[in-house]
Amino acid sequence: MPVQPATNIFEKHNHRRCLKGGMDEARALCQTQGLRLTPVRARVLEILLESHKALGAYDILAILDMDGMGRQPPVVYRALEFLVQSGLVHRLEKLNAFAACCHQGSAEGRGHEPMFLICTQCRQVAETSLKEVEGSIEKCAAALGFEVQSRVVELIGRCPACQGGAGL
Amino acid sequence: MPVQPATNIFEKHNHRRCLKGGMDEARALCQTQGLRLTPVRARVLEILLESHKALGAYDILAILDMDGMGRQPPVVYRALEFLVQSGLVHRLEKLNAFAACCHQGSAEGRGHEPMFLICTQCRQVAETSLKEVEGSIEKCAAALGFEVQSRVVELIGRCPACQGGAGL
DNA sequence: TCCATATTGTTATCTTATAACATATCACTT
DNA sequence: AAGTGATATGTTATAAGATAACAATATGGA
Ligand SMILES: [Zn+2]
Ligand SMILES: [Zn+2]
Ligand SMILES: [Zn+2]
Ligand SMILES: [Zn+2]
Repeated sequence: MPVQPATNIFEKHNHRRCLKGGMDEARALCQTQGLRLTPVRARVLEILLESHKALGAYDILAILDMDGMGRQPPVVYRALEFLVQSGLVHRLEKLNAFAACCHQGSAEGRGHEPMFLICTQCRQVAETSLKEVEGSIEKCAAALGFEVQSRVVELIGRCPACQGGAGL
Repeated sequence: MPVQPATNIFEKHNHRRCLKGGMDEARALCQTQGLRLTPVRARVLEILLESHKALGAYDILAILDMDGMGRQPPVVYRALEFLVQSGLVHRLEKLNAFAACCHQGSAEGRGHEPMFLICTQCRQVAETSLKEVEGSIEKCAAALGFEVQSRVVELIGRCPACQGGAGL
């Protein structure tokens, strides 16, 4: 599994590699884990991989509908549940939206704890690791006797490209 | 403004002080800021201060209704908007719920950046400062050229009291 | 008192998400 | 190849969370 250098998605980059790499990784993961990347699931992942923008479930559903792949909410929510559980997609709590994981072949692999940087203007989402922050977080929790099961860390602001303009 | 020692709300404590202190602080804040703590707003804050549990907007609305203070969603959402904006209440993104700020007279004062520890079992929410974590977070953002406007940091897990049982 | 502003009341609607159950598909055994 | 249990999808209905829009009222200063 080739370890790619971490891409800063806010910079110009070969996005076709994000898309292809993401799909390849997903197929490989499902292969090894005995999971089924069915047509709807694959298409939802593909839709999310087509940009680094957060999409709402109903945005995705509208596209599925155009593709003739279903128009009822459970279709998209079930696919998203599968993708989130297998770590291929992340849910953004602040936006009630979803974005494809873009840690392809990262050393950390799936199941990492991500931190998100969410641009309020263009809805692009960058994903970085919580590794560096995790230590101090854990210390706070320990001080209160709290047992951490999962973490939500989302930074809201403006990406480099959106900083020039009028501002939100 | 008396600086109280930070309370660990997961430990047994004199909760009446949380309630009274919270209301007193709110009145003082509104006084100095020229804000109006109207009956509905005060009641919503009081409802939230009565426990350290996160409450959904409709939970609060049901109580307001019993009090004869309104039964339409905008009533509670408008009060919550006011309270969140003035820093008296925080919104928990992971839960789509709200909890009173319990940093009464803290050195940091209002407008601090909070981090939350949310018990999935009893829905109690402890609030600590993001201060210690903020540095490393900011560094990640700077590395990507991202301009941070606000932060969502929520730790999901189990409080000390809920750790004994069967587990969620 | 009169006015501008802020707040509340009310109706309707929108967005996000899930429950429940019928049908179809898959993977595996016989 | 046919049977079988588990998994996945189709479909209807509804729950849960949030806001738009406008009318009515209260507040506080000129
Ligand atoms: Zn890309
Ligand atoms: Zn942007
Ligand atoms: Zn208390
Ligand atoms: Zn608890």
